[in-house]
Amino acid sequence: MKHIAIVEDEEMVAAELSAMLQKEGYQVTCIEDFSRVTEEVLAILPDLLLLDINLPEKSGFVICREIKNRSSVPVLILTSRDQLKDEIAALELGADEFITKPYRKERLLLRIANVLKRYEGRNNMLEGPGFLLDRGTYTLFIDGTSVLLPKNQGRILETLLLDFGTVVPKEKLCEAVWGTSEFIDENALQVNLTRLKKTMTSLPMKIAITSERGVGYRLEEKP
Amino acid sequence: MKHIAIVEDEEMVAAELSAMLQKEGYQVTCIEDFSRVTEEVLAILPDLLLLDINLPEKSGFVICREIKNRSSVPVLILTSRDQLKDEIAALELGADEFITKPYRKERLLLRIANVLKRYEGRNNMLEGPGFLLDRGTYTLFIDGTSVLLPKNQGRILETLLLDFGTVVPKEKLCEAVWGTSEFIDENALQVNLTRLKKTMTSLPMKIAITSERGVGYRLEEKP
DNA sequence: AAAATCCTTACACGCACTGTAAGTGGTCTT
DNA sequence: AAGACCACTTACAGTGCGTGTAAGGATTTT
Repeated sequence: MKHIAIVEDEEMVAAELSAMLQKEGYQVTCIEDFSRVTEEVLAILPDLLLLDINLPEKSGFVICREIKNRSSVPVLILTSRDQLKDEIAALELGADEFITKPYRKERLLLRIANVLKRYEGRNNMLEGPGFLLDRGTYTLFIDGTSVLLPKNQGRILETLLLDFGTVVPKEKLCEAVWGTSEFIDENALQVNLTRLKKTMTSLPMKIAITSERGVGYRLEEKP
Repeated sequence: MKHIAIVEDEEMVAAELSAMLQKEGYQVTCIEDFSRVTEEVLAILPDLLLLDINLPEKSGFVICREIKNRSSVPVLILTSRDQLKDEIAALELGADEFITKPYRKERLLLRIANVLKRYEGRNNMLEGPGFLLDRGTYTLFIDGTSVLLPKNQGRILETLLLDFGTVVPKEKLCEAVWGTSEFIDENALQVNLTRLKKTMTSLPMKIAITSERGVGYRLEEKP
């Protein structure tokens, strides 16, 4: 069953939405602590977020960006203002849909189903500049094709990608690959890093791995 | 560069759209033979199709369904009628977006970018009941997780899925797995089929393989 | 120049996938 | 009912890819 989170400050509307979605067979959670929306959503990790723009504590736009920066939960923006400016802002922030109140029940349900369908299979995918990485099998989707990474290379890329742009210490990488290994053989890590770099150069990737002497490695956009 | 196909009978509108999209950096193809829209789209296989509803020869709805049945090209419906009924019909036919004329330039461009982004990585994916199959690596996405199929099992499932519901002769399966093999060892195929069945029973799949004595195999929904 | 760190390359081990082969069970024909 | 045919299962051995080890070269730091 798909899980939908609702962030809406008008209680009447929230209740109505909740009832409607539950009748459709969704599991629904209403978030009511508007000061901790982002944290709660990231904790719940729903299949979809229904997000109102006009909130008491913080703008829905800000929340949308925060969530999109730290996860890939699809977001459907709800708003009473029918302004193109809002829609542009929302979609540029990474929102997946935009619906104006008053909404028609059928339209809303269709849009929800549409977004959920689009996200099918994208559940445990990591998004990088110009590519996607499936965390289950370490399949790399890039430029219309797909490549299967060896497990170790996949785990390394995954770990670097989760901390994109910042230096990741070698111990963390070792832990990610071998699981809190006691005897961290830094040479083994080194070899696997070389291998990953090699497979990456054979692909049209926009990122590269750089090393920070004595500390660890970093993933960043190619110059 | 992303390739967009336009199907629009009002020449003025088509030219305007084409110019606008090209200025944005898309490759654009206008389809003008309205009696062969489906065939041309399937031949071109664009990254996105802009489809008008009111066409001289055939309804855009019909075209949308035909295309969706035979490919996974994303479709963005353009219409001058702003009727909820149309929108519901369109989305139920598998259309990915729905925009009413007169459109605002920014809104249209955003929606296009949005759909293209959603389809990232879904280029060579096959869609089955409740799952997706990547044709490059034979990664199976089901129920929020992903599993990597062995190459042979993947090829068999791929071939069966392309002819879902109909019987696939054993020769065709052999060809798909070993490539027009002269000495088709039907036993080898048999063993690989058994293996595929086994991995499928270990997954929450809604389909099953049945055998047609003396002919071949068929993929169908579980009873 | 020496030391430390990073990188490359080659080699051998192991595991998963594969085809072969032999044997079982079911189904159709006569 | 019996035999022929086809579908299925299982076990085994070969192969290839991914892996860690090890040794040596390259680059930066002291």
